[in-house]
Amino acid sequence: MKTLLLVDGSSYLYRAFHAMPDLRNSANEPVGAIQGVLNMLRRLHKDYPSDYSACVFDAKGKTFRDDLYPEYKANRASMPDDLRVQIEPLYETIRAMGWPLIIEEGVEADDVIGALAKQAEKEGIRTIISTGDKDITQLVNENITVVNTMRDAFRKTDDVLDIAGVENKFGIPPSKIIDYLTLVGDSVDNVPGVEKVGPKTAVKWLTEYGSLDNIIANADNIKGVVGENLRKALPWLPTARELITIRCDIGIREHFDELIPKAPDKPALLALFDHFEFRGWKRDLDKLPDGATAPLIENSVLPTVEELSGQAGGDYSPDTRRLYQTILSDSELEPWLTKLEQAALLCFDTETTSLDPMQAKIVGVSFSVTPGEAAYIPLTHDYFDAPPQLALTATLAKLKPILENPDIKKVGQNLKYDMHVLANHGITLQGIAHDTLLQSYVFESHKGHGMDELSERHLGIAPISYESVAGKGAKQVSFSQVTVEVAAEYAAEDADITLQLHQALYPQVTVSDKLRFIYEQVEMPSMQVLQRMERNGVLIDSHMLNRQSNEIGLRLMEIEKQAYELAGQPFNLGSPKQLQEILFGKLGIKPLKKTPSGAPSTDEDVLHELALDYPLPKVILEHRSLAKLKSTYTDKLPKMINAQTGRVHTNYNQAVAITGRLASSDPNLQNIPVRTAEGRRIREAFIAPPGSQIISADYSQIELRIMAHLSQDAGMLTAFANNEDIHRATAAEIFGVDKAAVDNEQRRYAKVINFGLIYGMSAFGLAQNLNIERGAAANYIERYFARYPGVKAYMENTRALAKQQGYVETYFGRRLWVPEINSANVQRRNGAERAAINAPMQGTAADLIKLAMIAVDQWLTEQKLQTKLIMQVHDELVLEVPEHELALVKQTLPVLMQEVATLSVPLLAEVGVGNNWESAH
DNA sequence: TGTCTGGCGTAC
DNA sequence: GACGTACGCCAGACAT
Repeated sequence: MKTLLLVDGSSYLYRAFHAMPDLRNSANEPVGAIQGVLNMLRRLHKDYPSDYSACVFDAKGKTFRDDLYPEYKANRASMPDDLRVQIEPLYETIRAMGWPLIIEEGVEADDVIGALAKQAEKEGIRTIISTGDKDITQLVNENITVVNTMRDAFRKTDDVLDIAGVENKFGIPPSKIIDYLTLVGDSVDNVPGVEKVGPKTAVKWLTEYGSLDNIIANADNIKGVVGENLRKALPWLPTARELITIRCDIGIREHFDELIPKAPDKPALLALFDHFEFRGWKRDLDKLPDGATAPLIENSVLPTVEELSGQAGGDYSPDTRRLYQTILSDSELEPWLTKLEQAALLCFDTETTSLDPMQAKIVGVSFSVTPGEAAYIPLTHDYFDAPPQLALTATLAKLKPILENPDIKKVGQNLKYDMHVLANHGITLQGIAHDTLLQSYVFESHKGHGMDELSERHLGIAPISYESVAGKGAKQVSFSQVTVEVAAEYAAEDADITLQLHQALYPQVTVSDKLRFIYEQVEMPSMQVLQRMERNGVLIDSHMLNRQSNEIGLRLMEIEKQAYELAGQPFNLGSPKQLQEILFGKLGIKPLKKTPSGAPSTDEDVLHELALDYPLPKVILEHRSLAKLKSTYTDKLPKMINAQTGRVHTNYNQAVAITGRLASSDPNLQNIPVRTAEGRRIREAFIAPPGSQIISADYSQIELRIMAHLSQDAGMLTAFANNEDIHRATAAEIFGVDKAAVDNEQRRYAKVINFGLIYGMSAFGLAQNLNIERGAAANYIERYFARYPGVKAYMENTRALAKQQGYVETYFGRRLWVPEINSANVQRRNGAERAAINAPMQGTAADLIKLAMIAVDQWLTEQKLQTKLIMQVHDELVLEVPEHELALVKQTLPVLMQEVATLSVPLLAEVGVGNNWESAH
């Protein structure tokens, strides 16, 4: 039986555009989507050899569905320019590859695919349809199969939707898919279904009543809100069904002989690849003899790292072999130990009992030293009939010399976590060379960095998800409960994929010296400092916090009583919704502003304003601030103390903030209150052990100093060079008075303006913040820019640069992408402009303090000091210092911080010492 | 009972 | 709509 392969090009085009990095050639033309689609076609060609094939795209313009329903796809944003310009070149390339290309006016790609598949069936041809769109499963039958290509690189059985596959996935046979989709609706295409009916309800009904027609006939018998919703939807459902049904009856010109793939047009392809700068593919092409009729793509040879580093990036060809071994005996382990000892680069991954890095114990370890090949060593799987496994202690003892050998270089994904896990077993990981999480973060900080996501984006491979092996939420089990067979496939793949990600990503980081610096000199060393900081932990006086919790609890009860009296009824003070009803309903107060969703706001600003005229808002404000302190801090922090160490170990996430900042979580130690006296009491519970003190050092005005440096504004530079009070200096400038004559109010204004500018604040925002007229605010900004023209020019330049190249840079060259800078949506674009202005300052500050942390950590190690770094709060480092080292650290720490880089303005670090964090300020 | 979202508030 | 970057709490809606 002959085979026809049909590809829904449009579906993959969108997917590729959003999934691929924003790749551009030297002419700055976007080529990422082109590469993504071609990559997919290459793989399809290889995985599904076929006699006939076609790549089908939606035509421009309206289809019969738009006539049927004007709202069809109305929610869809117009096509981004960056995507639109890739379409014609993509068509051209597909034709040059010899693929038949079909674009039919007035219908959608789905309809063309449906018609061709049905026609093929009549002629005794089997059809495979490749698409990311679930609607098309309605076509599935004995001769028509759907495959989802993003996931099929290895596990064809998983994602091949034949009749059984569809039943498996949706819970109903393909013949009922149309009915199913009609009920559920399709939010992507803006086709509503029945409100509140999701997959579960739809399957239930279809199983019970057999068909949509029968459900409609029985609509009166269905109870509850969903039944009501169904009856409301009755007039609509026929239209929905028509929209969802793929039209297989349209006339298609193509004859099957025209769908036999032709030989690639080598010169045309060469020219195109040359233009796109797909160097890897160009090389593949060079290997083809002229006029070759061989399929374009064979298994390509894995490029060396040297080859890769010369490429524009992104066209690493993944190795899709899966030579995975499960190691259950010493005789299987020994050869691998030898392999690991001799490896140029060893990739490993740990599977553990917990997400908490300080608690996690090893369940198994996986290794890979060659792409496509990996081993999993299960160690402590403990479900009831688990196979006998190698002994944990003895095996780790054999691995320890390898993992602690600084000459055996290691790569992993988020090695900071694995370092903790190994440390939990007494192993100090050394030879840390690479981390794919950090590579991705340096390359594209604004995108996701999860391994699965990276694999799809850079390798075109969808790995087995953690969720699919261990479940999620309440159903999640410890990894030790996962069967060894399943765990081995998952874990070995992780090590394999991570190694391949390194091969795909590292060359992209090192094409630029600046990015290489950020990766090698900032992020990789920071990771290890952060690991030590997390492990050091912070000592918390839990008794003190418990006492505070009790106190606050009592006061909250009093406040609640007052509030109930003022409201005339009890209500939940913690519920903005109930509060809205009381204030703006029952008490008849006029709302001042709305939340983004349109509800009347009860935020702090509003309540302050209302407190001038009414008693209740003031009570609510006090309740809010106390409830916040209690729930988030005084109740929570004592619970986060690690039972073994007696200390709190935060997690510093190094790859989430798009500007390069760190983010602290579990618990977040970077938002401990400081502004109010009440809040600062919490910092008194951050203590040093007996014989030690807390030292805190923070950079003074770091972002404004960076603004002075980046803008080279003469006035700013002078002010900092003379070590002036910058807000006072600014006030003197904009109010036209002598510095000595600046009053507190003027200085406060200047401070708000200085900070506002860093964040790209508008006159509106400034007016709101200072509670002044908008005109007055605009006036201040105008005067500011007149006095600091360099700052003005810098901001304009930054905006322009962001628009032109899609990213801005920090002083050290960290790349900060602002993808929405050219968005058609005004709000998004404005937001991106503000982000672009802020990013170099916030990001440079982040770079500086990371370098400072590395310098401090190195100094402490070299001097063999017992002083420990324990916290970083963006512009502040907190250390725990034994008393005999106090004088030395107090003197050296600020110097290390100040001399970490030489800008046009001096950096200033201010130090404080105390028994606790509060008194160290 | 679990999961997700909106509203809000803490830090720098 | 209007000030950038984060994390996280609670309530409420909805699905299981």
